[in-house]
Amino acid sequence: MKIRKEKNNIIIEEITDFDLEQTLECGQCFRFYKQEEQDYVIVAAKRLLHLQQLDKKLIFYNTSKEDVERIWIPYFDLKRDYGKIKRYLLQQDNILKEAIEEKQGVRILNQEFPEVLISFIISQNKQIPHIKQLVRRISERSGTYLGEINGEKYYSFPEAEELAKMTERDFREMKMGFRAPYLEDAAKKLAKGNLSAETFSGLSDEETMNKLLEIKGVGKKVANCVMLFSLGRRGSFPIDVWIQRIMETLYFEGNAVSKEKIATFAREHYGKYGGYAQQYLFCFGKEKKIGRN
DNA sequence: ATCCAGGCCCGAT
DNA sequence: ATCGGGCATGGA
Repeated sequence: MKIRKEKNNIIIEEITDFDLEQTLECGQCFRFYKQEEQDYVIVAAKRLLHLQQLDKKLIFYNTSKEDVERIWIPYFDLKRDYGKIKRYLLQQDNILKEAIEEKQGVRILNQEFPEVLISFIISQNKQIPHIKQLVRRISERSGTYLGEINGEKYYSFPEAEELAKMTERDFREMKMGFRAPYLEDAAKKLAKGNLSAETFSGLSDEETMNKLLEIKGVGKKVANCVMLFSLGRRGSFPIDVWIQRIMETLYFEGNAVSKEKIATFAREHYGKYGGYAQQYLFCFGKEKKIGRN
């Protein structure tokens, strides 16, 4: 992985196991805006990024080497050896082979805890384009203006203090529907300062899960997403209707299996790499519409 | 139109 | 412990 500066842009070359589109478009993140093929605007970490991938080359437009090294390389998880992860998973079973080959460039982003928590509370009973719209609405309402790219204005995801000013009523006005009281509860807890990423350092996965479940509107699925996408708990295996159907099809001969049983199976089968397995399966299975009809 | 969406809450077994 | 109805909103 070589980093160099060219005019106002930073370029990383010889990237492996990474595909920008696959990584962004697989439902782990909601603040990306496609400009062209493999060319995206991304809002994260209170920053605006214009990023393009050309084969094994990443072009970070109008940013500094320092930001790329301190913010974006960790965000895109570029220092992690995904070759090792894939070899481990394929050693476990061959059923993952096609998914991993097809979605070889998926990486798990390291996103900020408050944004992931709020976003996945919103995500229940909604489709991804609509989730994106609602997260953007919250950002435009009380985030910070970050700049304009190709004529579009972008706003950061709000700080906890800003979120805490919003009431159930405000969330309803923003068309969050029945999630409004859940969002108010989460926002209040975030702002009180007893709920942040640091809250969970030192806690086991089980303790972390139980603490997250105390938040209204957070069940196991949302909690697992928060753990996987913002707390670095890479063994977490979120089970939604998609992954349930995919697992039933690939591992249980198409028979109905409860989410509980799938969770146990995943834990025993994939262990600490469950999260990666889930992402490969989810991205692949959703695109192939595995198990639908 | 009706149906349903990366679920969760709540009340009934 | 497990099951099913209801839930706001908007797109197919």
